[in-house]
Amino acid sequence: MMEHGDVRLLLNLLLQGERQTRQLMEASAASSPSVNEESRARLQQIRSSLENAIAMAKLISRPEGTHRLISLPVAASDSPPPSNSGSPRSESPERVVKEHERREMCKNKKDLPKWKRQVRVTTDSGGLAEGLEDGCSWRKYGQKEILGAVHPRGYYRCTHRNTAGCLATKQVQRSDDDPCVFDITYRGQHTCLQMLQEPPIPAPDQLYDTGRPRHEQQKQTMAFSFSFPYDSTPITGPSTQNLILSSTTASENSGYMGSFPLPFTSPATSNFFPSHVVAPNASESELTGTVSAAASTVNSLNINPSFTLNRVEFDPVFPSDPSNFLG
DNA sequence: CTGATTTGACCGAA
DNA sequence: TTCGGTCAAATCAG
Repeated sequence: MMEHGDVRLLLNLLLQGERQTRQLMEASAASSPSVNEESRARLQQIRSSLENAIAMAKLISRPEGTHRLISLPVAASDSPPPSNSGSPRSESPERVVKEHERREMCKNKKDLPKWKRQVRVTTDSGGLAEGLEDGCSWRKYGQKEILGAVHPRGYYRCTHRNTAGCLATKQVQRSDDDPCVFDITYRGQHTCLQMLQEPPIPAPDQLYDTGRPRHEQQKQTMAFSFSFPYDSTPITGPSTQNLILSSTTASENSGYMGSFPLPFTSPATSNFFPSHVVAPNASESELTGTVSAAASTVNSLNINPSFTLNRVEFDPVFPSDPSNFLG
């Protein structure tokens, strides 16, 4: 693992690159209107990638709590939880272990950093969804009606949770007051960064285990698809390939890069905004679709330019606000 | 067929 | 007991 000082150095370099890219963009926009859209888009891609790298570097550079890959306790043979008080779920040993893990998770959850963000969706202007993507892929695992809230709350966790033990989660809820505004609560830092450095190569017999229940198989294959594709099957689409692209091969896949400029973006990447936008007075079913689609929509350069996504507030509940690392 | 989403049930905290 | 958060089987979608 890198030293803290190394990461800061890396961060400085990234910031420098981002600044230069921005200047180049400004210069090209001001001096030569003839600069074609493609070139501008490329610049935007580079800048987006740099911004994400910066965000990642900031996360890594945190002095505490981000380097460790949180691993949940597994099937300790000598630690059977006390017999459950009649829960119909807790019969099998597997179930017992799951319950144990869940309790541990509840304990850990309180220690996780938490911060909020408000995002506004407007239907005017043609800006890019720049800066809104968090660069990680999310998977929806629940939705809940919240007392006193008009709109349901969506629950998302990092796609790499099972493969990298990444405990990052987020909650997305549409604001009661302004239907254009979404409240997003992040919890936990991403620890899945490690996947880029040490792609876990699963043993062949781990790739597909037909003896397991379907949902268990899914977890196994996900580990495969988001780490290192052994076969040529495009299991998760371009993003999977993108994830493993080295910097030298990225340019050869500009088609993919154009659509998926973020190394961590996956089909489940949540940018909160579908390529179509829901009108402020959209029905509840549309809202559900919105939040859901938002979790599935790959963003940024392919987003419908008729929508501008503005971050209207960043309200750090937790001091380690990832966007404010290192000032 | 595989991965993602939906949704009712379950659990712990308040 | 209520409510928020999570699980996981069923279902959907590509």
